[in-house]
Amino acid sequence: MVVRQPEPTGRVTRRRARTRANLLDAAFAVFAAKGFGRVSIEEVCDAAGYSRGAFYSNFASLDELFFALYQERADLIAQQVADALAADGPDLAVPASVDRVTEVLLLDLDWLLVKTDFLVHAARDATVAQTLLEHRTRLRGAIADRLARARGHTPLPAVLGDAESAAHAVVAAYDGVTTQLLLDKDVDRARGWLKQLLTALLTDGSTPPGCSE
Amino acid sequence: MVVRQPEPTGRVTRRRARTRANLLDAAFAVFAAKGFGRVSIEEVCDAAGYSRGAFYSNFASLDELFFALYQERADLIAQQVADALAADGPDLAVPASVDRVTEVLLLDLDWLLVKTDFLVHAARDATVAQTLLEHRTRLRGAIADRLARARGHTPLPAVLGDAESAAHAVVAAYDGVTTQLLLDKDVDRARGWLKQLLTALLTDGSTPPGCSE
DNA sequence: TCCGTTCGATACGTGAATGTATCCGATACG
DNA sequence: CGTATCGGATACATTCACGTATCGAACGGA
Repeated sequence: MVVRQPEPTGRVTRRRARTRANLLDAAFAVFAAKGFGRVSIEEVCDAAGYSRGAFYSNFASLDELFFALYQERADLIAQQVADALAADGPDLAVPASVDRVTEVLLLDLDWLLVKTDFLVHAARDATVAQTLLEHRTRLRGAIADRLARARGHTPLPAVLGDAESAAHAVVAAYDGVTTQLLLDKDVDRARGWLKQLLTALLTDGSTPPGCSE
Repeated sequence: MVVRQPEPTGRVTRRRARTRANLLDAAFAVFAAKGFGRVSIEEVCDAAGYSRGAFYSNFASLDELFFALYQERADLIAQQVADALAADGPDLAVPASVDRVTEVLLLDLDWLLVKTDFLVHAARDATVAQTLLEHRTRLRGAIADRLARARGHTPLPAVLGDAESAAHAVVAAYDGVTTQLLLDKDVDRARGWLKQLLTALLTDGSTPPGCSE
């Protein structure tokens, strides 16, 4: 009745890791195309070229796979962003960072689709929401650090308060632009809006945009 | 094979309208609680106190009901917002409007949940997306009008460009705050963020916040 | 009040997706 | 190279949701 749980001897592991990764990749594509709510376990297996047996051997449910998928990719992206932000020397101006991060973040429409699906999912499950919130906190931290470092060059507008609050605003701007992007699918326009928004938020109103490029 | 389509004589109409409305109301509650993707037709019927017969007599599919539901409520809210914006005389300052609209918009968490579900839905169906985009355009128009009218009192920061662009920014800010709200469920905090964001966006950086209240 | 229509309930058949139990081939290790 | 274990495929039973067809009751009009 209970599936035999293999003792964690870590014996064969290689094939297993491959198929697990394949399932996750296939699931990403299928989720992006049809939406989590409209995808069956079998569809994922077909897309990956496996049977349901392989699935149940690696995951207990679609929810579990979805969670793993999100966590994997979100970690990856958070790392990329943090790297991009930390990479520039401590004395690079804010607008340049804005450009760079904008490019990193808005590249993949598929990821945005899946991410939004996951948001909807998390909005109804406190545990999942917690994970997502932690991710966001981590990202916000990286942004706040970056803003604090640049404070000497480009002072933040007073309305936003400290760097932490400003980071909140940056994330909100990103999320807001994402929403529009999901509807019109115009990545270039979205990038433009985001850049404009961030410039408006982060530079003082008196500073003309693009002066420090 | 084909369900007999009643000629639009509009004969009995009264009972029908009631049950249709009841189904929509029940669906709203169920969708908010479980998410569109996890709801079956029967669940909606049970919640409304009808059998599936009633459902199929009024809608062809869950998608159709969802669409009708969204359109109904979105129209209502758009009207409310437009009214709230138009109600103040032409010479009221922007911050006051910000407060008012903020209160109207962020009240109902359930609506935000359903709305986000619908966004996800629309992101994968161009026809639905079109409808949603039109809604947003309408709302943005109302906001742009309001901003243009107030331009004399509170000039917009130059970075945002014209009133139309500023309206875009307002909508993005709203969407961004919404995302966070869906996760932490803290309406008051969200309202605070939104107010701060809008103030930062719409008033010049040199203008201290809250000065014209 | 009576009648024809319409609305919604019930019953039914169907297909799809699920989870489990079992089996066979692949794999790592001695 | 042999073997024990592991991973994935297959087959099965079951549950669930769907859509349709039919029936009875409520309703509106005369």
